[in-house]
Amino acid sequence: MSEKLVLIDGHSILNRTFYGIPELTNSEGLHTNAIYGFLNIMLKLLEDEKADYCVVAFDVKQPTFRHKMYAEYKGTRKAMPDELREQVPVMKEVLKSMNITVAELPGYEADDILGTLSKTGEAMNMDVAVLSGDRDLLQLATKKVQIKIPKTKKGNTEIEDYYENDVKETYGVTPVEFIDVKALMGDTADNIPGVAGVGEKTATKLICEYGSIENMYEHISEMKKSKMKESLENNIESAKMSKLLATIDTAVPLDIDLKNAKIDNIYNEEAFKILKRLELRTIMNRFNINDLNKDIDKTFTQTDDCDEIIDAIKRSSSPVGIHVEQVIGKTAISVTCSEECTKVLIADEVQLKSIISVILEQIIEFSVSDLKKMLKILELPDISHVNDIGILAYLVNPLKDRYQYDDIARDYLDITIESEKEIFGKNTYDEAFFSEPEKFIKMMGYSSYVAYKATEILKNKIKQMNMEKIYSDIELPLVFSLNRMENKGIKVERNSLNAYGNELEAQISELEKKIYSDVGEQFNINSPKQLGEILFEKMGIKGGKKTKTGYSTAAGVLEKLAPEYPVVSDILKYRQLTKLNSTYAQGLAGFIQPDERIHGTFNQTITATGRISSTEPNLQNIPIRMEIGKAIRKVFVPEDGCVFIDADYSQIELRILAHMSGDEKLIEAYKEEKDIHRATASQVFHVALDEVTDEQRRNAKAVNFGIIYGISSFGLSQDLSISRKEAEQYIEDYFKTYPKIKGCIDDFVSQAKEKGYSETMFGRRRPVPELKSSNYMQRSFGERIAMNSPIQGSAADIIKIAMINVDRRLREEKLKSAIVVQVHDELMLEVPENEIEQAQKILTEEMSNAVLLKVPLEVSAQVGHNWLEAH
DNA sequence: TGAGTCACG
DNA sequence: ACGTACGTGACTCAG
Repeated sequence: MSEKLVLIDGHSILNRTFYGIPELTNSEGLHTNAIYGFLNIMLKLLEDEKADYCVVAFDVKQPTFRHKMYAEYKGTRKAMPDELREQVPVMKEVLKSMNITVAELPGYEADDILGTLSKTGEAMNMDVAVLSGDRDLLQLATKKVQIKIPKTKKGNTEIEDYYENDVKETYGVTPVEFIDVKALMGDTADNIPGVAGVGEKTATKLICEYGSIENMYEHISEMKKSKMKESLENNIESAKMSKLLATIDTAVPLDIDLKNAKIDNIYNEEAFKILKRLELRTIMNRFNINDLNKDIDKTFTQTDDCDEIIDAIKRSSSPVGIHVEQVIGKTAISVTCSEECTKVLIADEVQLKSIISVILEQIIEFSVSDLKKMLKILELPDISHVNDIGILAYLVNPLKDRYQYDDIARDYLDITIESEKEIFGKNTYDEAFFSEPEKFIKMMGYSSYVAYKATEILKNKIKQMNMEKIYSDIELPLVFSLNRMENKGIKVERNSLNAYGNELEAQISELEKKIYSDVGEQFNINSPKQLGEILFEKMGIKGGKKTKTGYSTAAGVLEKLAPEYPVVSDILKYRQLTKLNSTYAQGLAGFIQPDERIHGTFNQTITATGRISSTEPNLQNIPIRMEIGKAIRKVFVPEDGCVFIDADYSQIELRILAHMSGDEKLIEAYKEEKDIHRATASQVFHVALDEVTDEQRRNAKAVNFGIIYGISSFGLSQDLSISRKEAEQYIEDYFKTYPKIKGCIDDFVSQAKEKGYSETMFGRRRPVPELKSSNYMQRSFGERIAMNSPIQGSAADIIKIAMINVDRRLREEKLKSAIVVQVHDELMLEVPENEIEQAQKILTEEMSNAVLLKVPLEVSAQVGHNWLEAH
């Protein structure tokens, strides 16, 4: 059987996938959609074709030899968008890493290279497949050379295959004749002039009859007189030149030996590393992870000798890497003290304690990959000689979605190691430990090794970035505070919650019946697809399409329809109730622990701006705005004999803007403790404070919010249901009133453009790669991010400082009161009744004084017997 | 798994 | 001529 050669037109396929696949970037903002699509097509093709050899050809950016012959050559191809351009070198890098031959030669088009190689391959008796989106390649088809053209049909990529006879069948001409057809009809994209007035139909007819342009001209005198004949006669030169241009050069002087293009070890270490950086997970799945890991071929030794570890720790000259896990009811600990020395111990209580006490008593600096997780396994006092490499890496770049040891190894050590998931699959630690203990040891070892190895690199980066204070004074102490908050948890009345759920369910089933009978049909109201069909097709409501998949049934759309169609209000009500039931009534119930409390997780390395986030469950989005939803808050209660004290900042973000901009009017308004939205309205609309109408105040409030979000006239007009013109006017008036605010947010944007990142008052950074995009939408988005991030981020910094200080003082003053939740600008304490006064004082003092701004930080605190009352 | 929707700041 | 307010997480449906 013949060997198989696959030839790929690099630019053509990249181009197709770039436009065919929605935008995709890695967390650094590098676009990856074309690469992703290319690799999918290529890898699938190589498998399907059982390819033995593969070459990918690229054009080199300059007029090619063929085109130079035509004197008037001008580039009429559209310039490649930046988002695609940046992918080309990366694509080549990926291919090279996969040992796939990349062919390019100055002066020649990819077509010519492919043509030459297809002839060479054929001459070597190979079966050849040429993949390209460009139909010009059809001229290369023979009995052994198949041209493959991907087509997108209903979102799926199908490939059309053409051998010589398929070309004849489809186009009515042979591949060789196809050149002449193209030459006659011309192609503006390829700068082939052709013959005026001759299109595809005529060209095909002529070539069918005469076989070639040359033969046609020999017999031109026999043609009947016509416009076409005249045109042919007038364009002899053009026709001949066109043929030269349209003919793919199959004799390019390539110094490629096809034998060297043998496919070998595509799925290797190097390629995997690059794909990891590109964050192309689905492609990475094609790799067999066990074949990789040549980078870090370490064997970690398991030991029973705890003294051996302690000795190594004492002797270590740099921060020790440590990792602990709970397994089979014991605590496994891995310690890395030097490049060569990583030891794993399945410790008993005595051993664990003796290791930890050495570290604590001798204040030995150490590093872990997830300190809060470690604190769940073994208690530590609040110390500062510990490092958390996850948090360090988050501060360096908060846009990543994970900061596990393998991610940090890839990003900062430039080594590829298996992730926890790749090592264990779906197995739990216990399962893995019994069946394959060596895997467990490996994971432990990697983790402490990376912590050891990455600490210095990351701390140096943080130092260079001037973020040492954020790290050591905010993020690191916060880990301990968050951990206490999680451990404390918040009490939930299970019975009340169930009663609430039952009440909701009763209302839901009633509404459901009503909706079905009104509509005259049973359907799934929760399915936007079905609901859209019922409303906009069956009932014929006008409201048009909005989403890719069908009709939009978002609340905003339905609310407009509700006055006219009563069913729609019922549907909205139904939505609200089912949301409350599934997410809150049922959802929260599943998180109540035997101690009657919910212990959620507060994540410190998730958000781009520096806020913390809350999961399992999310305690930061418990309803408050709508009346029915509020009731949920009543089931969050303090322990018997305790109360809640809840405090929140009033308009912290706008106050931060007042501070950062230094705008005198806004600062003055806050100093005088004015109703800020009223004051704004008074200034913007030039009316006395007490003459501001409700509408004016509402508008001013919307503008104030808009400023914080990164104002746009469109956004504001949507929010206020006014025209864009009017919104523009509001914004203009606003900036006239507060010129320094305008200056400040303009500055935020220009600084971010210059530096590539936004910065908070405390120096926390957020990269804004969107600002570099050539896409208007993307760039505008980047600008709004640049306006919002310093404000939202500074607010996040401030409440973090407040949390640490509140928490510290509560403990210093030996109170039993403790923080139970944080909701961005709100802190709630559970407080024994005899501590109310003192705790309230601490809470408001520490929140107000977390930082000294040019405006006061107003804090309002309330006492209550449930969360609703306290808020 | 992604899209749509909706809860919060 | 484009089409959006900033930041999150959970649930549901449908492929």
